[in-house]
Amino acid sequence: MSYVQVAVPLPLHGAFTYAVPAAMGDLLPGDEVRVPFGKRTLFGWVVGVADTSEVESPRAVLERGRAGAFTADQLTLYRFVADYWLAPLGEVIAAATPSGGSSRTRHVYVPTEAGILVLAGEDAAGPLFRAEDPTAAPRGPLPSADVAVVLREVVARPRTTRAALERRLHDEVEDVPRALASAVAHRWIIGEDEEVRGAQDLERWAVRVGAATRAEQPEGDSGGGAVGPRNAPVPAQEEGASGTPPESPSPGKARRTGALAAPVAPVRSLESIALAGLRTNLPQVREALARVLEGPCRAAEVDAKALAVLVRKGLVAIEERPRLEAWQALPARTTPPPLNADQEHVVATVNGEGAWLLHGVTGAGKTEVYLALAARALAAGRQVLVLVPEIALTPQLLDRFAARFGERVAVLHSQLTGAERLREWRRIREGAADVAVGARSAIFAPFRALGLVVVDEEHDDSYKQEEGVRYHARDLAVVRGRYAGCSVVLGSATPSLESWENARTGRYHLVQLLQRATPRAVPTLRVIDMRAEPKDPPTSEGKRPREPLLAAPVREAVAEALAAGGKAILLYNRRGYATFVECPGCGASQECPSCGIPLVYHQKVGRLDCHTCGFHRRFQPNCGVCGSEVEVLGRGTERVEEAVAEAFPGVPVGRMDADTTTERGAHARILDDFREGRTQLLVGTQVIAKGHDFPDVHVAAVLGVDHVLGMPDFRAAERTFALVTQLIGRAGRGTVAGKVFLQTRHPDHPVFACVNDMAAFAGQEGRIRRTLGYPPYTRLVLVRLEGVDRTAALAAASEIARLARARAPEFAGVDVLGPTPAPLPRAVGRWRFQVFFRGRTLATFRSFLKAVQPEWRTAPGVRRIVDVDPRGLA
DNA sequence: AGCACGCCGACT
DNA sequence: GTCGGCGTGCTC
Repeated sequence: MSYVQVAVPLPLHGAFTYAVPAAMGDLLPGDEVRVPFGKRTLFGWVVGVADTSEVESPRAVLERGRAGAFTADQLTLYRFVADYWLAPLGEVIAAATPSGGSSRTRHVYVPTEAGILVLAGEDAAGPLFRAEDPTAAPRGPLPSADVAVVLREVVARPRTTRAALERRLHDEVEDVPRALASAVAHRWIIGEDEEVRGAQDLERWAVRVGAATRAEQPEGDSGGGAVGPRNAPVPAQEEGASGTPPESPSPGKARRTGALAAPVAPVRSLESIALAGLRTNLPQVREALARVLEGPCRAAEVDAKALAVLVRKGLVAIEERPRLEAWQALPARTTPPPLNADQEHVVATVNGEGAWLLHGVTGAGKTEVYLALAARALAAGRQVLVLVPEIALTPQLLDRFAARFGERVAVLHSQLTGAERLREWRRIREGAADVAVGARSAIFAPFRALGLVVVDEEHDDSYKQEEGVRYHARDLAVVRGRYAGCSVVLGSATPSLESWENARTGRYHLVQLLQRATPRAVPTLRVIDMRAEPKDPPTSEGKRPREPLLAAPVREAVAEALAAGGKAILLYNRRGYATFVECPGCGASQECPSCGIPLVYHQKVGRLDCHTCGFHRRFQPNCGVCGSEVEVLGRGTERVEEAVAEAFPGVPVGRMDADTTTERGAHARILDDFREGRTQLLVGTQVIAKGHDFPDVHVAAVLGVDHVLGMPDFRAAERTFALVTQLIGRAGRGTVAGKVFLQTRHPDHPVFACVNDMAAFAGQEGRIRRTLGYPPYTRLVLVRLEGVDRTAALAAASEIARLARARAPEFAGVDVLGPTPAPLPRAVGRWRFQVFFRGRTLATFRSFLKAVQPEWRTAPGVRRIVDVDPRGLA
């Protein structure tokens, strides 16, 4: 008899033992299986195999699932994540495997007839929850208000998941899970497992009939041009040549619809087709034909009517092909430029196993170094993984890799659909792609023989997963590189203090690129004391004198830049128009009912929004309590945009923040407009400082640097340093020295004295961190307890702190801080308390955590979040 | 996370 | 006297 250890995607630590029926054959780690679990059946993953069982009478595996969902190497990585970030193994596997876990079912809720009837009675009875007229409603128990809301939502949108309900109803219903459970208990709704079918993810392509399409004719076979499978067995054929037309290419899984039955026409030129009697001179049709003759194109790219004509005439066929990103159609075209001496040195130094911190100033050519190292790894027959913070924000790096390595590049990021992600994953596993460029979760890409891992902008906080399994992709990259025995390169102009310290102590090797590849005049930095700036006079909307949004020197510099044909970047780290709304009559302020924080006024949409939970209500210009006209106070990017438009009339202004970038492609549009000069001023939040390189930026200003500096977080100075240093790297061009301004009320803050000097900043900030006992000199673990019931949440936090304090004396250098209310004491209707554990040496700290963790009990109604190496203190 | 088992208030 | 509330504990 053989047994398997199975990890299930539930918040349960450890794996469960099941017996393998003899008829099932061998199961191996990485195989997916269906197992009975309590009353349910679940998909899980085999993580171990044994001949004997510790468990008395294990239940049997029901069914095999997908074999080889992950390799033994990947499992090793998953185990590391589970162990280090204190997460259940099954949840790690679910998070690391594409399409949100390979248990291809999701739990959805559907209304029962009883549910629909009881709701109908509810509606008939009006808004009250007791029907006054006994004949009006079907008999039976009536739902409470919360249950009715949940029921109504499920009736309105059947097959909705628990997560979707929680997301949509948290404003309305205090305890969604409870209401849901109650509705289920009443059999008003039932839950069922729904098979999640991967979308087909095909798109329609127009292909000329009867000829090898040009894109499939290899051009020197350097990986060029290939749209779709490259092994189409179609010889290149001269136009208008032979009378024995080749088989139409039906590459791979492409299905042919449309002109399948059309006679295969000899290949003809556009002219000959016209001669042969396509009796149209409609320009759309000719244009469409010309387009298709150039090579296959997406059906959506040509006029639909014209295409239909061509299909009807049998000249063009429609094929469905797997959807590819546009860049994947790019040929590998760029040839490596010669590296300068510094770059050569780095490329020569980075070799073999280990981690290198590549500290390279903006414009020093880090990307060429990555490309050269990648080419070397590929030449050695190994694969390359490149992590970037967010692909939408830094398309340049992806473009450069795609241009150098063409279709060998896979892309992985969170905006992909499940099917897209699965496709890229498969290309990697099957070896069709041997370079992956991706965001955080790409660290789990199924490469078999990694030769290089690159983490670009390694200091970026988006590498830290902030929900579920809270891993850090940069730290995991170093681990994965060690397992693979390859080089890991962490690149940044402003390295994190953690990495800097690791380089100082020799855990990482430090390599530097401190000269720009193309020299540029050094930008000037001016710190402006806003306390000394003349105030704006009171206006109708702001009744008191206010600090100006733009200090006079900034305004002058921007005007000068515009006059010289240059551009300016204005950064303000607050969204919306006004950050709070207050009634001058009675003092009432508008707060989020779930979070208790001020609602932000968004003028464009006429709404008050909570930036924490998404609650919103319509903006009313008059106070709901006393009727006075409300005052909108504090400023955001919308207001900055307006002020800038007033100050520089006629100058086109772009704005980039979370509100203007919700649609796919919006990032690129706003950035392209600015790059190409259709806008000359760019206003935005921190996103505008990330990784973009624009020509002719003469002026860059942080209008409210104190918003970054004043965050309740020990890393506030580090974030400010990184932000300002990155901005300095982007200002100026050629001989025109850029001007950088910081508007602050704390001009003497020490961070401003060492901006652009990493070593100086690291020395100064390091001393502060060491004194205060903060990372990188200590390790932190944050445990946060959240509950609708404030007392219960606090009690749970106190209990965890008590248990930990009882054990802490056994472990040297470990202490326990808290409980304290979280910096955001209430969010999404839940009160939040937290406890910090701090350790001075990793090994002792780990054993302390292993000792206390099993003692934690889950209190009802209280959610526990464990965050190892938290990025923020919230 | 589910789901069952197990003790206290308002209804047939 | 039961139905049903939710507190506690287990799932191989």
